Amino acid sequence: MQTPAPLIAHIDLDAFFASVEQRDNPDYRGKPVIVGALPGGRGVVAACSYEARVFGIHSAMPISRAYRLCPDGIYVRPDMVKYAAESRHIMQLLDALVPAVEKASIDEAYLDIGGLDNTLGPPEHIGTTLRARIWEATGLTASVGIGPNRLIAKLASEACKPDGLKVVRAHEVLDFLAPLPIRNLRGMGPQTLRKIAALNIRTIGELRTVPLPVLETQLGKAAAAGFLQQSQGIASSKISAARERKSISKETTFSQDVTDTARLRDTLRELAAQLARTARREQLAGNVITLKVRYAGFETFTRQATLDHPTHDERALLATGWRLFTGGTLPTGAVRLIGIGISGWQATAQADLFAADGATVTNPKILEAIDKLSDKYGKPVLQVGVGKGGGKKS
DNA sequence: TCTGGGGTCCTTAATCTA
DNA sequence: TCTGTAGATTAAGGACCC
Repeated sequence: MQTPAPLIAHIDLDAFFASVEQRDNPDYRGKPVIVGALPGGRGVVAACSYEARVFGIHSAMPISRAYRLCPDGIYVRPDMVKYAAESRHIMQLLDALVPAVEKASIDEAYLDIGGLDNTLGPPEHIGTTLRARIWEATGLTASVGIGPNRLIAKLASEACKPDGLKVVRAHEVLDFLAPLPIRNLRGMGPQTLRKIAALNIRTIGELRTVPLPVLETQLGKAAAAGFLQQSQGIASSKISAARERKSISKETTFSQDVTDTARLRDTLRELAAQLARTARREQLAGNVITLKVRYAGFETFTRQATLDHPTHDERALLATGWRLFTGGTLPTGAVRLIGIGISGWQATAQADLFAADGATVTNPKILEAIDKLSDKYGKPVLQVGVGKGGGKKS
C-alpha cells in the first residue's frame, strides 16, 4: 500500500481566554475584553477579544498601555484552571475524531489527517467538521489551517483568523508563502527580524532569493539554513502525541521592587512549595535546581546547582535556591522578580524516598545526610556550578 | 512604554576527560 | 609523568513562543 502524502491540520482557538470569558459572561459579549493583569498593576495582556484589538491592543502589551488605549475595556484576571479544563475537553474531542493529535499549547493543536479522506472526506470537509464539532461542544470558534506540513498548516490558520478555514495544497505552497512578511516564520523574533531587515528583505518570497552564505553572515549557519528552508515551505510533518516535560518552574514579579531579604526568602519559600507540589503531582523529581532573579533594571540572571539526589521536596528546593541567591555571584540591589525551577529528571530509587503527599521529606536519614553535608561544605551537596561558564566545581 | 508566567531550544564559553 | 588537544559536559544567557 502506498503511504498517503502528509497532510497536517492546525487548530487555533480564537482569542481563547477572552472568548471563554465572553461565553461565560453574556455582559462581555461584543465588548473589548482584556484578560491579564489589572490596570494599575504590573503585567501584560495575556489575551484580548477582537473588539479590544480594534483599539490596537494585542497580547504581551503592557497593561498600562492597554488601559491608555482603552480605558473603558473590561479587564479580567486569567482563570487558568477554567481555561485548562476547556482545553482538555477540546483535545479529547479532537482525539476522538483523529488518530494523531499533538497539543501544541493550551489553545492550539496539530493533527495528522493524512490518509483520512476515505473516512472523513477531503481536507475542506475535515476542517469544517472539526470547527463545527468544537462550536457545538463548547460554543467557541476555532480557525483551522491545513497544509502539507506543520509550518504551512500553522500559517494557513493564521491567515484565516478568526473563525476561518484555509487549505493550502502542496503545489500552492510557494505562492502562498511569497507575499507573507518574514515575521510570520517560526523563530523570527525582534532580534532576527532586525538582522534580516538590514538586508532589505521584507517578505518570505524575497528571503528565498538570498544566497545562503549571505544569510549566514547575519544569522549564523544553523539559523540561516533553517529560515531558508522555511522560506521554501520545507518543514516537519511529524505529529507526536505525547511530549515529555523538560522542566517545571515558578516565578513571581513583585508589585514593587524588593530589597528586604526576609521577604525575598519568604517568597522563595512559597515558590519552592508550589514547585514541589506541582512536581509531586506529576511524579517528577529532578537534580538540577535553577534560581532566576530579575533586578529593577530588568537585568536577569540564572544560577544552577546540580544535586546528587533528585528531589521534589520544598525544603531541599528552598535551601538550594537560597544558597544560590546568597552565594555571592549575583549583584546586590532591588529585586523585581524571583523564581525557581527544577529539571534534570532522574528515574532513580532515591527519588522515591521523597514524600508524595505534599509534606516534607519522609526519609529522615536522607534529609539528615543532605543537611549534614550541606552544613559541612557550606553549600548544597554536591556539585555546585557558579559563575559564567560551566564545569564542575565541587 | 515598560515589559507576566511558564516553557523550549540554541549558542557560547569554561571545564573536564580521554 | 607531563603536555597538548578534541570532544563531551555543564552552566549561563539569549531568543522565542503562547
